[in-house]
Amino acid sequence: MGRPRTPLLDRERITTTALQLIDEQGDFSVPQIARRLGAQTGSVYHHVEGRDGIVELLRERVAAAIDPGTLDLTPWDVGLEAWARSYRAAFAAHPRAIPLLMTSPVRAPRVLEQYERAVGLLLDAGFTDAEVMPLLIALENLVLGSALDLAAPETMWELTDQAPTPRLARVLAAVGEGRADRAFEVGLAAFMSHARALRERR
Amino acid sequence: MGRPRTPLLDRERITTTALQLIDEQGDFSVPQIARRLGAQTGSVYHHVEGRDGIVELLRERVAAAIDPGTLDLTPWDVGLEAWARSYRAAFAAHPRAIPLLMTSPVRAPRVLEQYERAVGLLLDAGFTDAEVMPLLIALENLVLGSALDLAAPETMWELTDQAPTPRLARVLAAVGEGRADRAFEVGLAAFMSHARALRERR
DNA sequence: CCGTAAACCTAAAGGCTTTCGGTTTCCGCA
DNA sequence: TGCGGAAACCGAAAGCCTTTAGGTTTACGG
Repeated sequence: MGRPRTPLLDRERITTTALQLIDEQGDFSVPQIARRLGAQTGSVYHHVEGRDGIVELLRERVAAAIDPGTLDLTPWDVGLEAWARSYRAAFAAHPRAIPLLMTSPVRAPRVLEQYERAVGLLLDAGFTDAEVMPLLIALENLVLGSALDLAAPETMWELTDQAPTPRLARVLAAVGEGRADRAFEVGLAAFMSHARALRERR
Repeated sequence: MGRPRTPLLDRERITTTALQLIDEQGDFSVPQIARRLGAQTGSVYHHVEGRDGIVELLRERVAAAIDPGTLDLTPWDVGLEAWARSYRAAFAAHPRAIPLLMTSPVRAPRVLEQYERAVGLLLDAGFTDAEVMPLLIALENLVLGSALDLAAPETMWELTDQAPTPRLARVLAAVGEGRADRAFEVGLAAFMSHARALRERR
């Protein structure tokens, strides 16, 4: 015992292990991480600000997959739409982590910078100061809401025989696989055309 | 000890107490509920299917506030929009419960019936079988996504000095209070006009 | 070469979820 | 009216979790 010759733990490995655990079993705990890395539970706390600190690291890790380059695309609506897709894809890569990350939005400097650029995109496109934030938050709601849907099992819409729902069953059969993706496309199309219309109007 | 002359616990009181605790402190635990009701922890398990069972009761309790009468309004788009507002208001009444309830959508028979009627609304309005479900899920995403926003503190957008975000700060100041409500209105308006356009097109 | 800081361990407190057997009360049925 | 089973609660305990605190060994800069 004592300090090992080669370190067992660091923030990077802790984050990776937590994400592995979440992908496998939908949740993680500090003792589980410690066991996988061959250390004792308490040692993890030397590298991380408690369990919540690990969740914050996960938020940053997942959000790092959002491609900032999308915001450089022109015209503005192409860039914004691509950014929204990339945003959602980052969360979709780890569906079981979504409930953990959803509780509070990502506010890491890295992500904040992207919001700054998204704001610039909309301002340069001609939207007013008062319009930009509601638009961006609405887009965020859309992305996060549909990401939440990804975390729900497909069987969630399994209909019990308690309540007769013939028409619901019919349209469910009609939509087939990829419900979540199709719903996101609908929501995104709605948002984009609304935003374009709003801009035309001035 | 033994069975008390007047019952201390029942599902109703357990649910109410859990919701009180959540409104006060953002979370609940079984021992806390037991203490408030003057019983022992273990006794709660005679009335409820574990902690998850209590969460499910909370889901039903909150969802019960969704007004099914909105779906009777005509024309179809007025009814659908009113339903979405009522849906969101039900969650907004207990913002701190939202992270707990979000994990999986409400699928109680009571709510399933409303979805059945919403499906009927859209079918009668002329939408095709394949269109209805993506529309409804997109609307659900919108409602839940913006409900999630309600759970986040206003200070969440507090800008650190680490990253310079001048334009973000400007549009944030421009939007003032009620960000979340305004964003929901934007998203809902976008959805409704997209749905109307989709219907006109046929 | 030495002292300080870093990395880990051991231990423990205190909370939570859940289960199980025991005790008292209630209620339907004979 | 009497009684037996079901209902409602208690007490206790197992096993998990988060977090803190102090002790031990290794690394590294001056």
